Amino acid sequence: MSVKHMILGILQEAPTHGYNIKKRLYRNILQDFGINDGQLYPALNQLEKEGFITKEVVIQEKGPNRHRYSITPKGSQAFLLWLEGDEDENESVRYDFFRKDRFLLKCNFMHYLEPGLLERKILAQISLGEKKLKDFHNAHASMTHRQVKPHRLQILELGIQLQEARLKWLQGLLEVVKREIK
Amino acid sequence: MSVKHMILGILQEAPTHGYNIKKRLYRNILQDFGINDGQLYPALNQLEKEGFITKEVVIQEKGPNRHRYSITPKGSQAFLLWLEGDEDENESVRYDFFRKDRFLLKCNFMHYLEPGLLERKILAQISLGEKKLKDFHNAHASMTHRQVKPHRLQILELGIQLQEARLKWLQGLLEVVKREIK
DNA sequence: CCGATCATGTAACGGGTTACATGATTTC
DNA sequence: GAAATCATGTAACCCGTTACATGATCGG
Repeated sequence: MSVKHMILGILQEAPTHGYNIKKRLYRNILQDFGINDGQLYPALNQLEKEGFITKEVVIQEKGPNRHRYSITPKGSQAFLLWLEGDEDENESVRYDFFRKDRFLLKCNFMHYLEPGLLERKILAQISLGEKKLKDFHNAHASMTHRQVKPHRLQILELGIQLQEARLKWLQGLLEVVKREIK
Repeated sequence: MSVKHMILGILQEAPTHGYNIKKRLYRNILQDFGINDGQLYPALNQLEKEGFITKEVVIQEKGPNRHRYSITPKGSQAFLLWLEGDEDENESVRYDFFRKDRFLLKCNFMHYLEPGLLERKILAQISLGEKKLKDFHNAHASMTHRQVKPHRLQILELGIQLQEARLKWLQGLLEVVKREIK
């Protein structure tokens, strides 16, 4: 499971509580990185049960209690073993770029769409893509400013490049469709 | 569910049986596009139950029976409604490029890896990526040869461009890591 | 005769999402 | 007084994967 490893990785850096994992640590990469409650809290409880992390309840005068989790040596070891191992590194070979992109799946059948509608759909995709790209650039600026580890920046840069490639492709597609309309 | 719509889209073009959907129609895009049995056959049965497709058992003298499915007007309508609608087109906004790429997830923690090991990992990713790119090019050639609809080719071209962008990024990462080793 | 291919299916599992539930505090 | 934020959690569902099961035919 990737979520568990991500949690261990975060706790490897410093102990913290669930809500913080969710909101603080990743909010600047994307507004919400998106570890959802339904997974986060059960995962924390299970990691504790398995002895990978320990819980300490922090009572606050203001607001609800926090459950502060710390990684154990056992958890740390498991995390490093996962990181060093091959797990999850070659499985993306056959499962593809376009199964993950629902719009692309639809594109397989674009010849059934009336050209005007198709054009509008592509334009909508372009504007979504541009919005996302802007988000990425904002995140990049903010991370640069906060002096985040350079390799985290680098990951974001790949995101930007992939997004740019997709946008360029959409623009090309738009041209083709426009030519068909005329 | 995307698989159901893909099946409807395929049957919209011509009636066929399950095994053919699995092997023929997509084998050239990737060796296996990867609709798996556990999903394909139940989906076909359910689509039939819902009245979107009809089954006709074709008895073969040689080999097992085939279940030949055809799309019904109701199914056709549902397919076109899905295609024309907004469903599945804006959901990729927040769920991200790097949650889908397990290697990138690991990269978040690359500073915990000994540089030599990291270098080997990146090299492995590059060689996997190059292999995949070659597959794509082969598929492209074969599709050109078979005169597949040009927009299907275009989808594959995006795949190639995304793969190239990822490879270029990996190469850049490799350079950074190499510099650190020296 | 062995393994691959054709052809259809079921069962169990795993991982992720949504929605729901609670309750306090802060902000408008 | 309402809405947002902090903080934790559960239950139900959906989608997808793997593994298993069956049995026939064809090529080496």
